[in-house]
Amino acid sequence: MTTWKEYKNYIKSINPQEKKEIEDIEKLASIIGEIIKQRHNKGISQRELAKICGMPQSSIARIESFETTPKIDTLLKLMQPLGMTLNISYI
Amino acid sequence: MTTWKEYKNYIKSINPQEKKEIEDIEKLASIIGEIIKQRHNKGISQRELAKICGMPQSSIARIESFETTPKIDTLLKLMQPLGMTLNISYI
DNA sequence: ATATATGATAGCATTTTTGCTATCATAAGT
DNA sequence: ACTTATGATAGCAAAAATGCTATCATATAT
Repeated sequence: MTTWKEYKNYIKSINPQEKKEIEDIEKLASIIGEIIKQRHNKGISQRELAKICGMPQSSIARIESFETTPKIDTLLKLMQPLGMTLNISYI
Repeated sequence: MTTWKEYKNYIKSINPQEKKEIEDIEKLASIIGEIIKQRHNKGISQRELAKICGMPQSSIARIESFETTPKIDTLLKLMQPLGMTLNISYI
């Protein structure tokens, strides 16, 4: 039986392209995760945030549950009321 | 005659919602702008970057010319080979 | 003049996100 | 028991991004 962690490390070791894709997925997951955390910290429900952003609650639910991959403008629209934004950094 | 700058400030002053949207647009523009600048710094053509990312050159051209608003994963895929990434910051 | 590289653009099909509305299960409070 | 709030989910239409291919204008080099 191979664990997920072992599999991930295996992929990383043999496939640079897949490695980059995994990094992108992890980055996206961390961004979405921070949005969820910040929304909880502020005690805002999906419905409330949806109203503020002018978008349906279902859209937020889909994004937070990783059902869809949002466009960059949608992401910024979500982050704005939570006091968050995105910045570029160089590796 | 009203200049664009005057109009923008006017909108900002009277419409908080529009103000946020403008901030999002400016943020997106700065991100895309940095991508273009970094690509030029590295002396990489759209075709070369496209090949690295595994996407057509036309897609990159559309994004860099603000013809389309990319999904967050597409953006990260573009930034990765340029040594860039996105980070969250709090206002 | 010719060849090459580049970014912009076009047309089309496919995939995906988004908006809209409604519903469901669950939990919490009264 | 009953209401209320919440997040998840479903179905559908509309909008938008993406992939693919090809072409064009321009600039640059030979």
